[in-house]
Amino acid sequence: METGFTPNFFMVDDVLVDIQISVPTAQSEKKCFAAEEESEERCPICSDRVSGYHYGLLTCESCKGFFKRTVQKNKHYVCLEEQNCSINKAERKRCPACRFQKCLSVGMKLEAVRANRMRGGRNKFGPLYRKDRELKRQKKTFIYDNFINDSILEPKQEPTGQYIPRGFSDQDVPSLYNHGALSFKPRDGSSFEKNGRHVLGNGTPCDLTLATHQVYNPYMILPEKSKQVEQPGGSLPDCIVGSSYIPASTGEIPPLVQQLMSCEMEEQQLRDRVLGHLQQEQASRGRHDCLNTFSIMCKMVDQTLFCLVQWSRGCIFFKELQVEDQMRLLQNCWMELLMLDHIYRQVVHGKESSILLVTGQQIDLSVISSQAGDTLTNLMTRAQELVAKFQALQVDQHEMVCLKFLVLFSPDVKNLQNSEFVEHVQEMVNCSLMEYTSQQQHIDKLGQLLLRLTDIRAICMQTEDYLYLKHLGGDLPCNNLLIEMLHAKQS
DNA sequence: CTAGCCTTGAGT
DNA sequence: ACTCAAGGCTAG
Ligand SMILES: [Zn+2]
Ligand SMILES: [Zn+2]
Repeated sequence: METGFTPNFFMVDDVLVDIQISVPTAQSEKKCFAAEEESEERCPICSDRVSGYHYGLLTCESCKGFFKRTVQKNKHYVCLEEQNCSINKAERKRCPACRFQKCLSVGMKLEAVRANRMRGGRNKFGPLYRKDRELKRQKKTFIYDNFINDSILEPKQEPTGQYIPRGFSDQDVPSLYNHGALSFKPRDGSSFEKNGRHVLGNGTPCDLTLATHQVYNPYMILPEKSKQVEQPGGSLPDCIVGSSYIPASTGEIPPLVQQLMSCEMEEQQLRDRVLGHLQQEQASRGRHDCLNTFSIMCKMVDQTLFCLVQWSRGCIFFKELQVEDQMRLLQNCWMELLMLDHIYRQVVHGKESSILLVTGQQIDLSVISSQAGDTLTNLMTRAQELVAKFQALQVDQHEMVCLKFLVLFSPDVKNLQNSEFVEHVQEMVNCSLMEYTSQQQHIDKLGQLLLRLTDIRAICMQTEDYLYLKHLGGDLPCNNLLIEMLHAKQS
């Protein structure tokens, strides 16, 4: 194989494609036709030539290496711009932060990077690669047939819209100016999200305030009593107040699952604690010193984290661990635990158009997407997609609790003093969950649930990076557990 | 740090 | 024995 000619050919071709509008000259037509035989698909991250399947999908060699280095060494990058840097062959070196975000967005699998660093062999993605190849072959012949049959191809949408495209339009930004509170436009083009006053602006009355008198507020509802949630299918009359839940299984509940369930904190208790703390803080602040929405949300997360730590300390098995191991495990999975709780809260909430906060407040999704920045909106959308999947699975609280324990007892965490015990607990929980789910009608509910865990992990990683960036920008309230946890992951 | 090339090794 | 995605190595 000639090594000197081919790369140069692609280089030249790239430049032509990038800079010039393709005018179908006889020469370029010839090239296209010739290229069709090679049928080289492009790297979804940087558009370089693919070198095979890497970590879940077809990518180029450089993005493969980049993803490996990043995950193996647990690197965290920070974008110096607006987290929307374009990634292509020429610019991919410029911003590793955006490059890694793109890697995750297009679906590169964190779990395909081996913790043991074992070389060679095959992993569990073998079948996925085979299926993907099959799919591409079918698609190709489909396109080919269409081309032969009617030689006029409508410029239709890609049917493979599984992933959210990275480049969001900035259509939502102008709507911020109509809010009245923002009378200026940042001339440096910096986004509101970066400034930390992104959601509602600094001068707006606190829409999330917990003061007794509610200021004008188009969307916020503060329910004193929890609302009954009606489910169209009538299958989930779950109540967010108490411990009432309808098990998805009709049979026996495995003893271990029952024990795990008994460790759970009442949603009511959690809400009262977080809400109480926020109200107390607001009261000490005075009437005219309102925090912006983003800061309130941060404090809400912070307080939920406190409760999470407290929950873990009372958890069976976990409380037997040494404090060092407890810390390492929690530092590893806190975001995933928060996300699991959040997702289950939405499953119970059962409304597609709004989310239910830990405080019992509801926020309309349209409000979020119109007032939050792209990154946050994107994360929220993906979380909602997960909610839908969990709903479709008819997940119940027993299963969610098991998932929390599976995430918490992760033997892959580095420097554990008692990793055997951790692994053992994880196996036991896994067995109990298997037993529990096997009593149900779903074909492979356990498999489906575990698949969602990897989705959650990916979202959480992006959320952590997002929050860390906000922290570096000075946009998070100081001196709290949230920041401590964010720091713990930077190694 | 990057990215091209090299070595491994389970699955087939 | 072959495949081909993992990890490793090392100029630039
Ligand atoms: Zn690439
Ligand atoms: Zn960037």
